[in-house]
Amino acid sequence: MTSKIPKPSSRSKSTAGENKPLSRREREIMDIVYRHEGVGVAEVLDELVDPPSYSAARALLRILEEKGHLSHRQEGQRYVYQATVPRTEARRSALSRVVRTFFHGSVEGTVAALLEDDLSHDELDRLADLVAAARDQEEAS
Amino acid sequence: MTSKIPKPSSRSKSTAGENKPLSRREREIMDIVYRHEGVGVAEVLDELVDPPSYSAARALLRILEEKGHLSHRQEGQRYVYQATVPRTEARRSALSRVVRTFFHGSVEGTVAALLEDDLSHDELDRLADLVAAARDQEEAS
DNA sequence: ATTAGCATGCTAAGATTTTAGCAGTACCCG
DNA sequence: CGGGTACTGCTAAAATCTTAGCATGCTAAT
Repeated sequence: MTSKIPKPSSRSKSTAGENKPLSRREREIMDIVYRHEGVGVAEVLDELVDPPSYSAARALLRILEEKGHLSHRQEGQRYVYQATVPRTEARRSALSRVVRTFFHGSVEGTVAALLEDDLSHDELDRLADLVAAARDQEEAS
Repeated sequence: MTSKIPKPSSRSKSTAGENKPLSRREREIMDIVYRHEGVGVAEVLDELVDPPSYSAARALLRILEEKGHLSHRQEGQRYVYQATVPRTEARRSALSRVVRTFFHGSVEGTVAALLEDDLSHDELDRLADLVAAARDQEEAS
């Protein structure tokens, strides 16, 4: 048996979108990044639950960048990090996960759950419009 | 400076709902558990991406139970695990997280994103009904 | 009754993740 | 000018998370 099992190394390099499961802290940070548009170390530290040291937070950000999930630009003196996967795409993916996991893939059920919140009259009106618009679009196709 | 900072220990014990951040694998498993209603080791192993050994999967389940996220009942010969936090509650919490993280807390925006999927005419009809019903309810209050 | 199949308990090592600390550089204020 | 403050780079140790392996018990089929 000369087979040597190549050992895929599983660490190709920074393509972000790939199948890189994030660790606990990493996910916490990505959430914060998506909540704001771009963040500095301070913001992250501020919003992290049970925040670690400044150094630790910075290390995580650096790692996330190495993995390709974040990119930074130097703004004045400090680094401002931003997600590489556009918000819109991340959204879709996150929503789809919830729909699949908790609602058996039913968009209808998901919306129903969303409607359990107390919404203002205006909001409900706009929602009605949205649905109507979607219906027209479907009709057209 | 005699202040002694009690150090909350942050590790009370198995109350599940508490602030226990799950690890990567733990979350993957919880997702599977919520997707099905109750699961055995086999199902988990089946759906886990890049599945580990049988033993590993079992170990994770046991840990999740110790932490209070799962409970098991013996069904015939095998264990069937189930989430301790009811589906409905977990849903709400997951949805709320997405809404907050990706939609600045706007339910409206979230629904809009959901409507980007291709929905059948019937589904859209039912959605319209749901919104109408919610509107009536709001009116009544 | 004996064997094969499957499921669980438990323990310990292997990998990753998470954190802190030290060092160096630019900037602002008195 | 200093002196203090705010950042980043890098490294190594601590803490967690993951995984595998071995022992044991129950069930059903031969």
